[in-house]
Amino acid sequence: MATPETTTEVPQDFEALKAVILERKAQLPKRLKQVAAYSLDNPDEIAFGTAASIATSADVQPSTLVRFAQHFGFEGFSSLQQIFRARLRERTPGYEDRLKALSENEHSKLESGSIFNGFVAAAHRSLDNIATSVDPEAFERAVDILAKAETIYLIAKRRSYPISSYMAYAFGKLRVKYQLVGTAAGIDDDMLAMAGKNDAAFAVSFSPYASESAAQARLLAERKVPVVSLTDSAFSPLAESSKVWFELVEADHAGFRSLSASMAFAMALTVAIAEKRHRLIDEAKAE
Amino acid sequence: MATPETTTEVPQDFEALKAVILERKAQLPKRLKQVAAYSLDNPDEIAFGTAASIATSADVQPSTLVRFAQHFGFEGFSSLQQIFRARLRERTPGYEDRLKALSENEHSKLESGSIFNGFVAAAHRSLDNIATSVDPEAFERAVDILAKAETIYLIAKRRSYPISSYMAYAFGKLRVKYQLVGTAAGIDDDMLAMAGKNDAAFAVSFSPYASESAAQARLLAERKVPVVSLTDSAFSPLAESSKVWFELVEADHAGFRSLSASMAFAMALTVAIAEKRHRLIDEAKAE
DNA sequence: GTCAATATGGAATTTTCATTCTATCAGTTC
DNA sequence: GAACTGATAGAATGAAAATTCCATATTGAC
Repeated sequence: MATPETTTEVPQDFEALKAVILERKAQLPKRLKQVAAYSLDNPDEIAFGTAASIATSADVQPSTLVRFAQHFGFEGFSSLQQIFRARLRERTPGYEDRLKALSENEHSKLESGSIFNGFVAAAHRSLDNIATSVDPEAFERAVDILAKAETIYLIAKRRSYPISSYMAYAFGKLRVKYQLVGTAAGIDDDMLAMAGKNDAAFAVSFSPYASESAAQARLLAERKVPVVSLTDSAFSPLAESSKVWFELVEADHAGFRSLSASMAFAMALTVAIAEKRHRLIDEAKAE
Repeated sequence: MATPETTTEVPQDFEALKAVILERKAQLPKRLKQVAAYSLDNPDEIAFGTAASIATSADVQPSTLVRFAQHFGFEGFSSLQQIFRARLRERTPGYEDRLKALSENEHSKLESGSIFNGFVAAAHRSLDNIATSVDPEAFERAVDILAKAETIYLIAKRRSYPISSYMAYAFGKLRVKYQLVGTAAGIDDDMLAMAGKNDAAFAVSFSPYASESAAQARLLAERKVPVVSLTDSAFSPLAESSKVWFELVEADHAGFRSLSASMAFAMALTVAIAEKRHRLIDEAKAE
């Protein structure tokens, strides 16, 4: 066995590993130094390649990779590779620090505090995802469709309802005509019956999908009312009825999904629509 | 060999693959549909896992994964997996630049994009604040008061309404008795008239304060109904009627304040209450 | 209600891959 | 300049993983 008592600890994350490698790089033998340089220059290769393929492109023997890993206290090459893989899974740099900060704050001392921290962390994660998962051009198209609509119909049930109730509030403030569908059952369909092709709808539904929302969206789509939708999976029944749809996966804590990303999205959409609409009105006046 | 001449082309990148999967998802048999959903919902798992581990967590057989891959023209599971791996490689070459990327990302090229980025950034800022501005002990007390209540009255108007409408939804799921006050004007006061000192209320109000909310909170406080409140200033009229109150300043973009922090707070409070309540019930039963 | 076609589960097989072992080589010390 | 220490290459080994195959189950058509 190499070390019965571990003198230096085995790095557990990429940053730590990087630090150790840099620290000892100078004293490393030739081939190991070569591997060290390669691993820091091509971390993605290490993450995905096989020992053989990496060995070839780093111009060493596979066994050298194993020795390299063992040199830094890992059991073998595979366990070192895990570090490189984990690095790709954790998305943003800020996120790590935030989590660490959360786990060290006062809340973690108290029981309910961990629940509190959990939801804050989930919200952060959700927001980190949103920028990459929303296509800017689709967003632009959505704004366009909704800005041109006479009346915007907001469709949402259950968990999605807070989203559209916020939009309703904001539209009210911004003097954009809207109809909130989903409050009292029964009158919904009468409301939707008034929607024509000069109007548009925005539907929000997360799994488990409320069948009514999907049905209402379909109804509107059949009547040539353009539908924009927000959902959490490409498999949502909403997608097929929509001209533009967004997939937004919210992170969760203890099974309760965050609404932060959806909320931020809704706010952005609302304000963008209002802005575009006012511009359209101004342009119309100018002529 | 399966197809000497490729009738439909094999997707070469993640986006193409996603498109093909979505296109054919309806005609897919049960298990393959299951894999389709799993793969699009957990792309990272597919990238890193082994066929066996993925199969377990998607609840199918390893062979089903191979069949799935072949169904879309790949030689086997491994070549499909390459697509998922490539997706991770191409994403953001430099993680350090990630935060900067938000201000320089694709969104900012388009007009509506800057609005979008602005709201995401505001939400992040809000969440960063929340941990320091909420006192863990006060949170614990709030949970205690509300967990002991028979019925929880949720008071909110306008901008705060989405917050409590989420809580209402969650309380419903969690089997906690509640009354949402603020929907239709007029009947509110009748509802509140039924509140007794075994109940409790949670009020949310941000400036400009809805005078009704403050009045209703005062009314309840006079009748010895404990009130917990969430607001954005120590000067809020809600504060004086409340046993416990929280000050939560949301960051804003273009004058529109985020709701992310309040939302995260509401979720944490809701779940903490439900948990504590169930514990109290269990303890009562045990005696 | 029966048959055919297709889908599925699970074991068997084959391939691939990490690791270990041994011979060789280079550098260092006495 | 010989003997020793440590590094390296390359083949051998054994484990693990992907894939294939076959029996069974399910679905849909007639």
